[in-house]
Amino acid sequence: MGETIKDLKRTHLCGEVTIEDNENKVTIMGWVQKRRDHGGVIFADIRDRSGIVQVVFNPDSGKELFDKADSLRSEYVVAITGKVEPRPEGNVNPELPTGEIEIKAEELRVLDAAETPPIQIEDNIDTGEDVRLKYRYLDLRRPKMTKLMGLRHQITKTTRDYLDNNGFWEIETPILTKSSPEGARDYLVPSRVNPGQFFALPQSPQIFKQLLMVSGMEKYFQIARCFRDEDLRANRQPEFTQIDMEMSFVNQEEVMEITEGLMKELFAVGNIEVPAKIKRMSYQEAMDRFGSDKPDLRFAMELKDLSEAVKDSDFNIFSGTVSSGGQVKGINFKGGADSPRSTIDGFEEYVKMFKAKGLAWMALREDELKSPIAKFLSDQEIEDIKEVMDAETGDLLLIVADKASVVASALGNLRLKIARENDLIPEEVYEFVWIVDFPLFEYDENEDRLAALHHPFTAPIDSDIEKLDSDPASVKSKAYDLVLNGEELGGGSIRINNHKLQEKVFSALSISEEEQQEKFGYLLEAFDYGTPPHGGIAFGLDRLMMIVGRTDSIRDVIAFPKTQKATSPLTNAPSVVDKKQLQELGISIRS
RNA sequence: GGAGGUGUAGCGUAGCGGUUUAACGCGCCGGCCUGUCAAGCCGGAGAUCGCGGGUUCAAAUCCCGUCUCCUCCGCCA
Repeated sequence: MGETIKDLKRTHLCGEVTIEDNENKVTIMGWVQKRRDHGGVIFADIRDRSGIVQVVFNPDSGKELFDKADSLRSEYVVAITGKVEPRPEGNVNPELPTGEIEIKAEELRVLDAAETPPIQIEDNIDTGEDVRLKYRYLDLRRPKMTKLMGLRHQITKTTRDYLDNNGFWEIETPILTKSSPEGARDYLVPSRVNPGQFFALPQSPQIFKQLLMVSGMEKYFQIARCFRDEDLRANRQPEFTQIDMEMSFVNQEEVMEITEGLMKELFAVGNIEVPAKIKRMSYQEAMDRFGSDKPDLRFAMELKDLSEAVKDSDFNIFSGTVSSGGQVKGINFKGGADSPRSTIDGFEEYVKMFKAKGLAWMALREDELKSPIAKFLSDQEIEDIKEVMDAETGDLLLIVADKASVVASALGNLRLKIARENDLIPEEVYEFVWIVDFPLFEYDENEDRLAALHHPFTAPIDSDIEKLDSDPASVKSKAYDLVLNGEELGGGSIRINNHKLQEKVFSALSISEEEQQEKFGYLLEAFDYGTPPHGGIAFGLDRLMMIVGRTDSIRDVIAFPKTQKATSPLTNAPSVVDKKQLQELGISIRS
């Protein structure tokens, strides 16, 4: 049993005791980071979330106190009262903010003893993530993690302050809501009161925020938890947080403007400067030049179109692809001509993951042109390829021939892989870009129908509305994504605010009238009662945090994240439940 | 659903058929030490080598299966 605080009052945080407090009596409370016993003198580093301060125990302050200090171990929780003194000549520690002083202990209370922790509480540990997650409460004690949690608080606070200053109201929307077709798999929650029926956890508050616009709230935001039952990635968790906003009586420009102001303040928290006016790029240009709708603009290696140069080639794979409506494009890995064959084979394996059938290459070496395809190409064709690709001696040209979507994802991803592996991406460079002029729909091969590229509530641009029937695939939308360094920070759109138009879009998505009524009837009906033009945007707070916090794992910015199998090693969730619980819900498990 | 990687004291690694009684660093425990802050010196405890099966005279080491964690593809309006 530990001692109690009783009348003790914490006067200082560990990291905030300075030479200003010299000669003062202070009381700190925290964890024992480290005890250094020199026989005649004992040092103890005491840590709280603000930092570390050194406490000194001398024999002259009494045997009882000294013996107690001797019994301290790592992670004991203590309260210490003592006098702040400057450290003796030559013993200042410039590494610590509190390194000029130390606290000469007069009283020590052990508030709680501790077992030796399974992971060490310090920044640079190599401990596996499984162990860290199981003992997450210890992992979060590490200063690096503590700082990230503090940073996350700063970001959400800054968001609230900025949006409040701009007239937004924070409004909560339901967590228990209705399952919707379109989109990710829903997490379902059975209803005991309504056996056989289920709520769904929201994939986003999309429809509710639109209803709030119908409700006349005009400017809404929420730091909203969202749930998607899909497989995880380094930057994807099944529950994540969006900064979700919606405004009435605005156009695209106004949403983007208010957003840029928010970004400026949020990134300032991480000492990252956002340009006053973020540049814009059309979806088509992004796909053409970078093979991605979230281009990383920190380095070049752009995709170059070789279709014209090879359309009449004897090399059938190239000319045939062009004549059947596909593309031949390439990227230039500058200085990569001497890459070993195994590396190039690795590139080919990699593009095959993105459905490319192969990877053609030309290595422009000092003495020769090394390429398995050169013999099929005329000298003129080779020259044209080199010219289009701005190639010179020492370069490695990597070429994919396929339909446009495959070429884009194969080369777009290869571009990123090569850049990462060869350190072509500069550190601490932040390239923001708005991607605009998205198509409203994209073709879904699996389902053989059009699917919403953004979501089904996105408005088409005014001049394309008449093409919804005749040529839906060519319709552009009022959608916009904010991209930073190849990461989609957030996306939004101006929404449809009209019953008829919304029905038309649903129909283009092959959502039957019955399904429209059943799934979205309440939204369509709401539109009939006077709906303001509205639009908004949502940001992935966790991904934003990864950038501001300079970490590669989304798990580092979430206090209690899930593993890749969507489980929690800490709580052991998910778990089987009592038969009785299932019975109440009218659910039986098929085994 | 698929591909790849991973698993050896509390933590991180080495060992990759027999000279090993499984080694090293950190941590832990004990002793010495009055100025350390990656303290130092001396001593010590701690591992059925993820799990199951197989091959072999002999398996941490080879083979098969399985599980965990990580990265990626599919999926993520």
